[in-house]
Amino acid sequence: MTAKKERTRALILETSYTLFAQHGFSKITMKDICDATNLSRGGLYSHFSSPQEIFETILEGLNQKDEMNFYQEMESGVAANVIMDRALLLMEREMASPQDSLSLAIYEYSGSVDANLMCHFNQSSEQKWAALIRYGIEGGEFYKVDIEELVRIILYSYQGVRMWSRIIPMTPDVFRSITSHIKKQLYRQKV
Amino acid sequence: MTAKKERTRALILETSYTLFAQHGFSKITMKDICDATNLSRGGLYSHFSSPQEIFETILEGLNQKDEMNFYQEMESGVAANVIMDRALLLMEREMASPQDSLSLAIYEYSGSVDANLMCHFNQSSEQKWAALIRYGIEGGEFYKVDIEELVRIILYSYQGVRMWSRIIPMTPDVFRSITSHIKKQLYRQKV
DNA sequence: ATATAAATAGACACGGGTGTCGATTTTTAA
DNA sequence: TTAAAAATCGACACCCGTGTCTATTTATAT
Repeated sequence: MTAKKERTRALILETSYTLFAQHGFSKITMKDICDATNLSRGGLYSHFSSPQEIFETILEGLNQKDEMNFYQEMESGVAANVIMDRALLLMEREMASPQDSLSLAIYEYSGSVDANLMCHFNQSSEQKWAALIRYGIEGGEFYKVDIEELVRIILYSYQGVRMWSRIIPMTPDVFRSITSHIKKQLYRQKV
Repeated sequence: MTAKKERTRALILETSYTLFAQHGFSKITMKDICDATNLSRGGLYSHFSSPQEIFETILEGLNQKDEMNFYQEMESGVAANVIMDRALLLMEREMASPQDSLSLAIYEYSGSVDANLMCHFNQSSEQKWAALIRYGIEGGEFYKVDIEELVRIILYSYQGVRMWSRIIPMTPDVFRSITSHIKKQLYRQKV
């Protein structure tokens, strides 16, 4: 409500994001968040009443802003392979630092998660990539691939790598070989 | 040591496997395992002293037995696409029931997991699939694909799907589209 | 400046998991 | 069968996170 409350709320969300990204969902307690934010129990509880509530708020926030906005670039007439290159690079970056992403926390949370929220998240992501590929095909830049199939290969193979790269050390060439495969499927001219 | 102890130990491991597969790693307590096995605290603690120890023992056990033995079939001269078909089908089955696999638990456990154990697990899996693809190429059944690249696509895209299918409901056609993509990459004759 | 409301601190009792240890039961072997 | 050893039981004290509640501090508005 007030300015101060707003700032504290933002602090809690930011701090919790880091905690969830680093340690996953289950391990994080209200006490951890108290300690990390330097708030007392009372201070924290007046904003949120459980790690679950905090986590859901974070997820909703993520759902709002969309860091990779293909649509805008497509409308501006940017070449499909330029957009794709950039998007794949972003994916690689993300994979290289899995401890900054919520994927573990989301996965852990899956037991109690609101499936609708996740469904929507997933669908809008699939649609975005499908639109990009369709754009590339229509522009004659990409091969006429099975769009749905390739979207899934893209999303899930990166997802799988992101997961494993948290468990075992991975060299960038693993990420690159995924990217390379995708590009081979799409790009008519050699890369 | 004795027969009874051996049996109890096996019971603990089996029961815990189910618990970990269903609920992940972090949530499971020694008390849960006591309840599920109908052992008292003393009984359980005389075998294992933490969920972590139990989980590691389970992982080691999994590392021993290899349910998909390609090598044997390859030596028997079975056609590569027959082996591949069967293997992909197994993957699809596995994905359809993610609550039976330890993937969530392993992922959660990743903070404290023994990276060497996981590395070995992963490498032997990659090697196995690479050997199969090489076998198919040498036999003239498969296209001359980039083996390492395709192995990663196979392993990680299935992994990613397995993960998401725990979070959101997935129809079998998602699994099939992955399989379909792989077969297209490999099989010279239409499927 | 001061009254009012908002935000925070920190103590409290509670619940639940932990690890231990002596008593008890079951297994093993002579 | 019976004594020794092995395995299990279950109570106990302990620790830690929870959620609440009141006193106190800080912000807001007149």
